[in-house]
Amino acid sequence: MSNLETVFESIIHFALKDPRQTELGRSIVKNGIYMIAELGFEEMNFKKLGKAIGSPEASIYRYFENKHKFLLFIMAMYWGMIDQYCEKIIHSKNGHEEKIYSILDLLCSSPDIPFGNVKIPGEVIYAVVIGESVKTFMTKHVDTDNNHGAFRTLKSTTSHIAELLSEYSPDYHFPKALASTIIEMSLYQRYFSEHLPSMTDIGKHQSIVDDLKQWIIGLLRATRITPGEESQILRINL
Amino acid sequence: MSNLETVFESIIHFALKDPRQTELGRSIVKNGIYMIAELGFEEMNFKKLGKAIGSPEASIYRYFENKHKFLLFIMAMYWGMIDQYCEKIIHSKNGHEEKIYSILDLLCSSPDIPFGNVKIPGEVIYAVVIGESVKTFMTKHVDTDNNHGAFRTLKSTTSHIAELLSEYSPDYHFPKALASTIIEMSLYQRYFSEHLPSMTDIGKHQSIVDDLKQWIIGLLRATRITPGEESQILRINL
DNA sequence: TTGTTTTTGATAGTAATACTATCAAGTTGT
DNA sequence: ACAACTTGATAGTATTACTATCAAAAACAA
Repeated sequence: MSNLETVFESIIHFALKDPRQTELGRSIVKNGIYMIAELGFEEMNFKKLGKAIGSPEASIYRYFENKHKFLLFIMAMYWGMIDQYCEKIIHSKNGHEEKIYSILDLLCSSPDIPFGNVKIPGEVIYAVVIGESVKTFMTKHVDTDNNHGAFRTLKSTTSHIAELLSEYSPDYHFPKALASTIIEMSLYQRYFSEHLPSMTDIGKHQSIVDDLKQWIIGLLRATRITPGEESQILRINL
Repeated sequence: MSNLETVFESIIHFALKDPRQTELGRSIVKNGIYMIAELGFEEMNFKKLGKAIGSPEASIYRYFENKHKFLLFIMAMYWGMIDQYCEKIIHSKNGHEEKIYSILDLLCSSPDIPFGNVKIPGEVIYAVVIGESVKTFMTKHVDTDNNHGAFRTLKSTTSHIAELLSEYSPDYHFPKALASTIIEMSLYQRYFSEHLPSMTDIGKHQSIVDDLKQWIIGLLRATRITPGEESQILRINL
């Protein structure tokens, strides 16, 4: 896992100062993630966080320019780590289907993140990812954030999955759209299952994770239908 | 379209006072939507809106308790209108496939909204829906908002589409998940296409709308595969 | 028409948020 | 032992998201 080093290198510029290097920095990141998981992003702020870690607000601003960059940092770190696992899976000796299955396992689970000498529990960061990930890019300043590389790790994860889908179904026209759908929906359907259950069936047959996997695998079938098998609907109007 | 009346009845309690009844109310809603489309939800506020319509901030607060409820109102209105169109489609005499196709047309297009004696252009409200819809429910207070009926129209739209999918593919296990995916992804993929193009292939073969429809229709194929046709991948581990 | 109620405008004010600035004390490295 | 850097403590500012008050205007009712 020395490759995690490269992840940090590529995202560290979202911080003003490397938070892994100091007690305070690690405390900010770890407790910040916990606080967002608990209160949600809009109710969390640097003043509260300062109180929680026993440091003044101003000290936190020495590590992160603002709240939004803090979130960008965390999410870029998360997707960077996921992307590393993706690469590992892709470069393994397994067949395409095993690889796809491993990717699904990865997206539906939540590995811990080693951060300096502390560890951020998978469940905690996953809760943040589910509820706040979309807030990184659904803003009026997406484009500048994107130019600054904020979504590089998320996009890389998408590309890796899309490539795998392309190998699995070389004739499929929409591997990237399906890859981003799988990523986003593995989060959303879980969220729906908890807060707006009438918008999903996930978690109603089996456990959430098992339902999620089965549902996504079902979606993947769509990539593999040969032209002869096309259903009536395709002929309607396109 | 007198059924639009029922839509308003069911959402009007998100306002303190019916904004359709007065010049000021209509101006708030119309200009508010324009302003969110232009500046984004976080950069819009009632002070700016007041300035834009030549009324003091305080007057706007007489119609809407706060910014978030204003957004809830707009989105509930939008989905209410979409839901009306859905019902119309469902109760039509067409076959399932034609109905599904009409629904896709509906989700990928953007009808105008008649609001009192003014009209809100489809493209404007659609821009707001694409960028801000998720912000109505990705909050720490989803559950209370949900209890107050904030998402009734969105959930109803989902249910209608899910029912249609169930009729189309009676054996499919995840009609609701697929319905919510279609709804959310018809918005997201468009957004990606504009801001994070490496996360989608939509808009790269044909026009955005045509690609979107073709992609979604492809997803629907997956609901129709009989057990005998199941691909290898299903046998791996589930 | 007069009186009453409701709606708006104008203005002021408050608590909280998202920062920025300053300076002394402590800590680290040489 | 000195310089450089990091933190704590405190203070302050601009903006946001409201709330309160009161008078003018408009709507309506007798």
